[in-house]
Amino acid sequence: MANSRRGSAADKGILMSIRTHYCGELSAEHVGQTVTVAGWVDTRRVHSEHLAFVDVRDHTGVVQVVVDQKVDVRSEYVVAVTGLVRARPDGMINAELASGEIEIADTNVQILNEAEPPPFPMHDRNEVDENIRLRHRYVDLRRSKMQRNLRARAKVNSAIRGAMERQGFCEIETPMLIASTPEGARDFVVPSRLNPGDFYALPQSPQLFKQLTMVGGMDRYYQIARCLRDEDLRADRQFEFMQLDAEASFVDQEDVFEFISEAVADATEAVTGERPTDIPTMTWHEAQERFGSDKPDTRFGMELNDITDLFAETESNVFKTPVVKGIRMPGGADSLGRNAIDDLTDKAKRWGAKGLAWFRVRDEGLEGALTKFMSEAEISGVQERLEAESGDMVFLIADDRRVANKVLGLLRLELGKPPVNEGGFNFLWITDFPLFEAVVDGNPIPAHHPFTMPHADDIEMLTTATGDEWLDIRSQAYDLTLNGWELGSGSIRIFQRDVQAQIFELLGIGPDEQQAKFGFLLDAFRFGAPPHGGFAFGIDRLTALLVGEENIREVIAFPKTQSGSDPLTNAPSPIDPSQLDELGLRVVPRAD
RNA sequence: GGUCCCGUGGUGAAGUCAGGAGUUCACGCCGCCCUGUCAAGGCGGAGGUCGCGAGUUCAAAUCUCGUCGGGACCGCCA
Repeated sequence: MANSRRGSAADKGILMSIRTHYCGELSAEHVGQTVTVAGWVDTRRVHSEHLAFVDVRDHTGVVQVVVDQKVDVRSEYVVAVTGLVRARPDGMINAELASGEIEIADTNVQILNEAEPPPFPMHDRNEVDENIRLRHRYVDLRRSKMQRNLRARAKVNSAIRGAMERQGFCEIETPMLIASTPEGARDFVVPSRLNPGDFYALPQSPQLFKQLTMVGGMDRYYQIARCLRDEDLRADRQFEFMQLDAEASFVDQEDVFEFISEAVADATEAVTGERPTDIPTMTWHEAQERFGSDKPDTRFGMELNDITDLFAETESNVFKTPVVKGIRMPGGADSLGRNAIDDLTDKAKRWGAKGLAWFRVRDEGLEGALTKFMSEAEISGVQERLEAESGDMVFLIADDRRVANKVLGLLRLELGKPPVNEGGFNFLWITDFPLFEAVVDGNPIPAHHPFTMPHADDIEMLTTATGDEWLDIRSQAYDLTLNGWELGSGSIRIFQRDVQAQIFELLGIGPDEQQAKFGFLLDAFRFGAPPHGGFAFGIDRLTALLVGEENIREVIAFPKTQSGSDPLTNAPSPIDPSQLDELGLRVVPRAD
């Protein structure tokens, strides 16, 4: 076989050489062996026709090749080099290089393909405009960071598969062309040729299908699933993204935590070499009170303190509010100037606060515009309760509880959030999410999908709650967070028809609407649905954090820009009028 | 739908606030020299519609307006 392959290549005038080793694996133990490596020309150090050093690079690393004849190789030429591995002469060892103790000499260099100079440097000594990187993504992928990131991603996928298989999960593929449901995010839509005027939707997630597999007796389902949502893009959001999607029958919340924790622990270990220990849990309520967020970044302190009671008798109108909370920024008194504080005040207002109370902590006590409206007891109380020391900065928000938590939570991140690659990997389960996120005209609005099981202790409240009491009803919904990022969410699902009917009624979803939106799932539930629950987490986000990237585009081979285009393929693009005809579509001219 | 930042030879930056000849730096590219470099070195050279279009001005990379592209964020993402 090898002979015939050589023969056919030679027929085309190309001398094919079969690689014997990867560049990065060669070391002192190969000295004396004749080897062939193949790859791209990295840096060259050409002295003359009589001596040149060429670094040949493949995905494993680079190796120095000594060329003692005239060979015209340039950046990114594709070469195969055969030669003798020898120890470098004394004093010529490069400790920076894995293969730095050796070099390949007495070489025969075959140019397999020439290459134009790369559109940007292959080294990573400076940032390259992302648009240019994406336009030439095939070149960008050759760079060490993208090699590392994509290979880390492959490890994550592999580790997840291993963990799920080991735990008895069955991989099931669900369709990409499905019926549109008006819930949730905006659908991507695909016109039907056989039924002109009708459309498929691309799945936002396999949610309903995975529940059907539970009714179908599959017991434990998983899928590394592509999900599509036509919403605006962000650093942590692409149109298409990958999730580990899982669902299991006859399980409770703790079971779900266990098998998902196993998957993320395996994935983390595969990439970083360190396995996270037991993942702690925190209730949604505690996360809001301590961190002002449902995805708290627990890598740093600056927690929120409730000091409402200090102002029970206050004379100051600013603090005559349902809640007063504060955070302390260590050393902030000296690092934050007046402009920075004004900037923070603007932000606090944009986030919904009426204002931002701030105090510099000095040896003499608190300094700030509001101190003249505060009593001695209030001033000293703030300092004591926030454990503020000289040199610190203290910020207070006086408002209702929701606003105070939200604004201080965002302020805390603004002032203290560490870089993405610092502080280790702090996974955290957030439990007991509220079942409803708001009350509009006296009617509760669901926080998740309508199949989320209410908390067992709160089911009675479903019949008694009024007004804002709806917001106190907890659900068996939970999130997994990592260093302040939401990785994913899940819930125990409602499987009893009476509870489901009750929820639909509360949500004001009548029988017709139920049938239109979820008909097939409700039908399925009539035929014996087991208790079940599940989870899904984003693989792009997990991988990005594990490799220390703050942008998921860095762990996606061919991502879209923020405006949803692909500089490499120029998607999206118009289609041929005949295609429109076939689909029964007509494009409405843009109104300008 | 909105707020903010960016756009200068192939790449990265400085120049823009305070208008005065396409000026500068590093890398890369091309040529010559060079037998131990490793981000090789020396000498020489080429390469530009300062994203695009209007406007202001004697004069615009620089100021104004618009527009295109990229990025961060708000809205949105059950």
